[in-house]
Amino acid sequence: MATIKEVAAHAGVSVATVSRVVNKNGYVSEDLRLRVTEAMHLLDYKPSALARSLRRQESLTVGVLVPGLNQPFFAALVTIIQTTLFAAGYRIIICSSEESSDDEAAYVDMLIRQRVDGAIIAPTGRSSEAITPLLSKIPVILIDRDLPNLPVNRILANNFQGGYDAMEHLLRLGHRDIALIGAQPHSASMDQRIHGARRAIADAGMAANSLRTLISERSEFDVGYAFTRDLLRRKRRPTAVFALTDVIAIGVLHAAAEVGLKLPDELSVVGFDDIPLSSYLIPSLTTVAQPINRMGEAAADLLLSRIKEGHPEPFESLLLDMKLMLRASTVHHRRGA
Amino acid sequence: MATIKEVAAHAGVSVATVSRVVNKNGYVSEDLRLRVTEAMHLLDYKPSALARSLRRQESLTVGVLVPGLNQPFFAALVTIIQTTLFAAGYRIIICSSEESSDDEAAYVDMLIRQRVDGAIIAPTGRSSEAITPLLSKIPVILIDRDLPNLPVNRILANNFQGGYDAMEHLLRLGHRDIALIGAQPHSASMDQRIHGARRAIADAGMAANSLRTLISERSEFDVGYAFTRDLLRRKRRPTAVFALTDVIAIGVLHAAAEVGLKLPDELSVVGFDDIPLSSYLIPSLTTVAQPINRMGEAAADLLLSRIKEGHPEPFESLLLDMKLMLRASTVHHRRGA
DNA sequence: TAAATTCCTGAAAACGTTTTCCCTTGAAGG
DNA sequence: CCTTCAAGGGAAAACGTTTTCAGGAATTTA
Repeated sequence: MATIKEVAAHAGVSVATVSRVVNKNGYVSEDLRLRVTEAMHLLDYKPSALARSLRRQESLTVGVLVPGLNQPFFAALVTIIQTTLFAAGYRIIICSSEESSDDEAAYVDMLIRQRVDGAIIAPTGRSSEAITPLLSKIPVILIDRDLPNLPVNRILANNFQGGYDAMEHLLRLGHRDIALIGAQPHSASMDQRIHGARRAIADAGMAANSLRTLISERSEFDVGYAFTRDLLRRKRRPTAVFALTDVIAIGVLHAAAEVGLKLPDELSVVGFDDIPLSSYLIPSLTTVAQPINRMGEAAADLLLSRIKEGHPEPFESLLLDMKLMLRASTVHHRRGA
Repeated sequence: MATIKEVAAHAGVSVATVSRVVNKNGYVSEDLRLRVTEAMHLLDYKPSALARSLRRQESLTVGVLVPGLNQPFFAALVTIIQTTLFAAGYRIIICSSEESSDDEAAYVDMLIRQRVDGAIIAPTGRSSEAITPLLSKIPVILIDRDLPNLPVNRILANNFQGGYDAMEHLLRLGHRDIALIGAQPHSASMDQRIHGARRAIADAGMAANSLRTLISERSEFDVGYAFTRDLLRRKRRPTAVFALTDVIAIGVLHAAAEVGLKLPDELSVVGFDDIPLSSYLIPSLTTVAQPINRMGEAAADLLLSRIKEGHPEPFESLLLDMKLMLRASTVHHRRGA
């Protein structure tokens, strides 16, 4: 691969001049500029980002650390973050910890060695241990999942409000016996959703035990199905289910369909996340939409501004509203909706 | 951030010695080794991957270029690739072109400047133009989507066989009027699936026009629903649908449910991909499974071996079998299956 | 015309590593 | 006792850029 020296030699100028042409700064005569660009094309010269980063002491790279690329929510989030940052001249190194704190720590270490200029992190687990090494070195944005009491920037969605709205919706429809189903990983976000739901129950003047809370230790895929099948066998069936994620809700729908329940009349279901598929389910799923695009863009923008200013502070927190999407799993809907 | 010089000064040795300790090569006495490691811990020294890559002329980084992280298939593929390569000491830069050839070209250029040691690419579109600049410089693995007549390594799934098996399955069930539904992006893989399906028709001794082929210019999300609703209104309805992707199939299920069709008796549906959700749909979806894990691992392994050997050749192609997953959308299944 | 700017260019230092080369020391072999 | 050799360690070059510094030429200003 051609280096700046070869280009300089080929054009009969110094490397400094080539550098000036490449970066469009400093003075260089039209004559030489032409000779240099010609040589660059001829040799197919591509400046080494490595060398440039080393000298400039900035890598134009940011780390994005998520608990699982397989989760549609994070896939969407990463996509928007990547698009936004690439447009601003940054590349991203994506790390998927697969909900393992050990892997998370390993990735953090790698990002430090890689000298990334900043990081956007949706942490796994409840401890900040794995990511603290980063905090003192570069700007960090916590996204989607909070870690309390940490001096750091945050972009969060209002899970409390989302949980509240979902539950309030069910209560307004007249449901008085509701099951709440959750699974692993049981993050702070999940806690918030549950708290919101409980608050809605309390605000409606109902007893706390009118909400049955079922949290599994297993991962979300099977849980909705298993719990619901179980619930539907009892003498006292709940009339509605609030699933803490859409994937769980899909399992709920499955179990309900299996015993021939008519939705939303015999059972109403609310999910959480609004993954792309939820409007295509049968019946389409009422769910709480995360403002994914706004979260991703806000995180990217906030990180960029912190990088420009040279350091993390002042810390900023953004709490974005969730939006309840009414669909056929709780209300009768228009044809084709 | 502490540099190797500061560590050396702190330990009272030369930088060469520190380097030897870090990389565990060369001779260094137990005494000094101790002093050095102590200094490293004290200063929280993390070697700069930038400087190291520059000097070693290898970045230990590979580029992964996919047409869309949002597509569950690619999210899963990237996850396994990332895990495999990270374990081998490599980091990956992920690029999601969102099916735009221009973005793809921009990412390729970035990867070159970044001096990645290799790349794994699922190209968008039918032209190899965007990625050719890479081919002459570093080892490249084409994955999932083929570009014919290119001197390059390939890891592909047998889309022809998958299409054949899906269609053969429907024919065995007695279907004689079948619709095939496809959407954008219409890659070579899609062509292969269609060819496979047609071959199955021919092998069964049936006329080519017993298969109605509908390919939309729009993207997959709405297509299954729209086409199916249309099909079901005609006097002569197909008795089965072969959807070229699971996401399309979900739309088909939706449309069928809307008019109250009983599956699989009144309509049978086969999808393609076996995304995680397909077994949780209602009814669960018969589909052709891509060997995602094997593809990802094979791509990573092949790339690593080409990198070690210093250059792309000899080119290798691996064609992996697809597997038909029988579920409730075509056959009556066991309870809970 | 002298002085001050502005324009243009090159030499060389710097970024943080790895690695080659060379020098010392101590021990083993003759 | 001299020679070899292995172990241990430092100085300095190299990787490919950017940027500072210095200086010359051309142009403007006084």
